[in-house]
Amino acid sequence: MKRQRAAEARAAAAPADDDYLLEAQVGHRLRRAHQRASAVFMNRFAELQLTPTQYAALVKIRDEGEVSQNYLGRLTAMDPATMKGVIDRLEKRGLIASKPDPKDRRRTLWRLTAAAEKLLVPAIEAGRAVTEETLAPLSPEERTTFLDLLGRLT
Amino acid sequence: MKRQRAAEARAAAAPADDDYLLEAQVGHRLRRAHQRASAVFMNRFAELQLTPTQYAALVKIRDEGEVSQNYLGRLTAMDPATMKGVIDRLEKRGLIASKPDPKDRRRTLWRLTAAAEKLLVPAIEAGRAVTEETLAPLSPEERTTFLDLLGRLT
DNA sequence: CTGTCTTTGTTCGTATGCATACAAAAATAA
DNA sequence: TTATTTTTGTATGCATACGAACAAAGACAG
Repeated sequence: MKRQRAAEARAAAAPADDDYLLEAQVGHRLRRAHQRASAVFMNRFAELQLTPTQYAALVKIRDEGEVSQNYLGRLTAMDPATMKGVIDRLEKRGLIASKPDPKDRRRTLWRLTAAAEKLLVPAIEAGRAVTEETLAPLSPEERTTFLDLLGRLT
Repeated sequence: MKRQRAAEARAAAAPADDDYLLEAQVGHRLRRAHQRASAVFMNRFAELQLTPTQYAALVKIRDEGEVSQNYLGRLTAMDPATMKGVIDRLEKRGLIASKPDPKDRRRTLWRLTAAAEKLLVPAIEAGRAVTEETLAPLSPEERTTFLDLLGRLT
């Protein structure tokens, strides 16, 4: 019935709440698109047993060589509290190892292990497939446009 | 140093892993954009004390009148397990109330309380502000394009 | 050089988000 | 009608995600 009577009752008010559709809100659409992208990721990474954040951390450590925990969090857009959990699980799996920073006693420097270097070869291949599959509904031109606009929302 | 030597060592391989940038992946960008949209939401809804999913549930119940838990989950794109937590917290706050479905003994029908109807007036206003602020970096034409492409990724 | 501010990392609490497993009820097929 | 399948809701476990509070160490202003 969609609240027909209520709609008529406050037809004079502006803006009316009846033209407010959850499905039209950018936050809701971002949440759903992110959900779908995560689902695609988890499918493609099921064998490798990596989550999106774990994968992001590994890729960034690979790029940087040795990084502190907080800095890695900034590189991957993760809260320090979130980063700690990701680091703990990666270390427990033997994918990263640490040493104290000789120049700053607060810091711990993290690096990839040989196991992680090996894992990253099929992982990055899977990563490319995730991006491809996630963007599949869009044409090449649309993908470029979308990624540009999406990047500007950050 | 960005792994210069490693890059040269496998320059023949295709595709090389060195052109793989985390920041260029759609999943990563979606995660960041969703993070920012959530932050904007939490700021605007700080006084109302509503999370994005709680708000989505309330708006959808308002649209539908009376809904079962599972159906509400489908309307708001929430897992049954996730939906349960959201429902529990909304009920504890007295924003929703339930009654058994007379036609299906498995179901519980949920509706808004008077407190929720009252809360939704400023809440929807805040919701509009969230969408506006989140899309602020884009021009009107770009917003239309972006929302269209984003909607097609679901 | 000393007091203040900032950075780094940790811990706790709350809230998604989903896989998995399960029981009760309903719908459907045989 | 009976047997099978599906739907609904619940419960548990793991993994983000972030606010808040905190201690240790470093940076910096006076």
